[in-house]
Amino acid sequence: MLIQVPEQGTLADVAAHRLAHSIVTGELAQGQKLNEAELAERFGMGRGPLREALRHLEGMRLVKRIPNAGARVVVLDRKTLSDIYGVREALEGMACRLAATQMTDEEISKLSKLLDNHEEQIKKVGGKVYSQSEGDLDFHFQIARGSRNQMLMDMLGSEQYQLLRMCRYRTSRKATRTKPALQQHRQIVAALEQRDGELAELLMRRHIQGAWKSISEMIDKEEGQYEQ
Amino acid sequence: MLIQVPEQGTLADVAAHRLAHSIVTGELAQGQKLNEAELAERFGMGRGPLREALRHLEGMRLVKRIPNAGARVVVLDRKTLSDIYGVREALEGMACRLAATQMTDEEISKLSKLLDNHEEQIKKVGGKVYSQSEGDLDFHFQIARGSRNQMLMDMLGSEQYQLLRMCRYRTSRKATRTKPALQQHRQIVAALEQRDGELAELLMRRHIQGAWKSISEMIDKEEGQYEQ
DNA sequence: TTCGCTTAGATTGTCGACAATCGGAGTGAG
DNA sequence: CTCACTCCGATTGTCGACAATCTAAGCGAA
Repeated sequence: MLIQVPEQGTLADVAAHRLAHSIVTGELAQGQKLNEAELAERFGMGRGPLREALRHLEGMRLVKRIPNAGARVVVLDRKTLSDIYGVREALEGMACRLAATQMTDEEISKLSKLLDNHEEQIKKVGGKVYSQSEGDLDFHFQIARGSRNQMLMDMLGSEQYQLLRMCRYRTSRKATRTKPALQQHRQIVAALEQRDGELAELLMRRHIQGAWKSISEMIDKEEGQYEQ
Repeated sequence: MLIQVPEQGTLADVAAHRLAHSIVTGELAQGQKLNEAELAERFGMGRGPLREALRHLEGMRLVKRIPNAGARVVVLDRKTLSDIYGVREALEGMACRLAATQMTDEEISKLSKLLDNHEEQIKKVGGKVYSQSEGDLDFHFQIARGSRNQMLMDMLGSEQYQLLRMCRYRTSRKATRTKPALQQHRQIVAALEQRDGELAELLMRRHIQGAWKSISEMIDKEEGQYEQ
C-alpha cells in the first residue's frame, strides 16, 4: 500500500511511525499534549528514542515543539488547511505536468486499472470510506512518482504528506464527492495518455480546488468545535 | 538578517544550527561521514542532543541517515539540484502570484529599497559575493512572506530552504549574473506594484529558470569532482 | 477578597554507561 | 593466490539517573 513498511529499523523510527499513525487517524486529538514519559512507556522504550521521534515528527509538521514546554499535536485550523491545499495545488499540478511526459505507457495503464478498482470499491461498499480515501492518496502518489522529481515525491509522498492524510481522516468521514472525484481522476489519466501536460496540470489543479471547496464547506457546517 | 537567531534554546537546537551552517558553507564536505561522538565533543555536549539535531537535519534533507551506519552530509548531484530548482520554480511562482495581491504597499516599497541596497553593494564591491547572495535570498524570502501562506513560507523560508543556501555557496563563488538578476528582480517588483499576479509569477519563473540554466552550465564546466 | 510570592510536583533537558550492530583486519583452508 | 570465516575495534542504539526548568497549588499580606 501507500503506507510505509512497519519499519523494522530503530526504535525511534518505530515510534515515529506509530505516533504519526495515531495523529493522522485522530487517535491523538489535535492540540493534545504529548507526554514523553507516558508515550515512552506505552511504546515500551526509553525516552531517548521517543524524543528523536518527536524531532522527526516536528520536521513533518505533525507536532509543534516548544522548548521546555513539550510537544503538542498540530492543530489544523481553517487557515492552515487552506494554505496546505494551496501548496498542494501548485505541487500536484507540477507533478501532473511532468508525469505527462515522463511516465511510461505501462505506468499510465496501471493508473487506469487503479481507477477501475476504485470504481468497483465505490459500487460495492458505500461506507468503506477508509480504503477509498487511501486509494485516492495512492492515485496522487503514483502521479508524483511519475514526475521523476525526487524532491517533489518526498514532499508529496511518504514524508511530508502525512498532513494531508490527517486532514483526510478528519474530513472524509462522510465522504461525499467520491464519484465526481473519480470522474476527474479519469479525465486526468486521459490527459496523461494524450501526453498533454498542460491539460493534465489544469485538470489536477481544478480537482484539488474542488476538493478544497468541498472540505471548506464541510468545515463551515461543523463550526467551532476546535477552540483556539 | 535572514539567518535565524543563534538559538538560545536547547542544546539540540544549537547543534542543529551549527551543523546546518557548517554544511551549508561547505565546511563539512558533501558525503562526509558525521561521527556522533566526535561532533558531540566538538560542540561540548552529550550524544543525546546531537542525535536529535541529526534527526532534525534529516528532516531538512541536509543529511541522510542509514540505520546502524550513521549519518552523512547529503550530496547535491546534478539531478538533485535540477529537482530542487523545479520545485522552487513552482513554489516561488506561486508565492509571487499571491504576493501581488496580498502584500501591502509598504512591504512592496521596502522590497524596492532592498533592491537599491543590492545595487549599491554590487557597484561598491564586486567580490563581496557573500552578502549579495544572502541579499538575494532575503529578497525571495520577503516575497514568500508576502504570500501570507504559512506553509509556503516554511518551505521556502528558514527550514526547508537551507538546501538552496547550500547550493548557492557551492555555485555563487564566481557569481556572474548579479546584474541581470537584479534587473529581473526590479521587473518582479514592478509587477507587484501593478498588482499583476500572473505577470509576477511568470517573471519569477523565468528568473529561476535563468538561475538554474546559469548554475547548470557552471556545473558542466567543472565536471567530475564529486565521486559516487 | 485579591494579588503576589513561595514552594512542591511534574516534566523536560542532559549526561554517562552499557548493549547491539557493523566494518575490517587477520588467519586459515582450498 | 583467493576466498571465506572469525574475531576485534569502532560506532551506533538504548537505557536509567540526575539537573534544570516550568506549572500550579497553597499561603500570607495588603
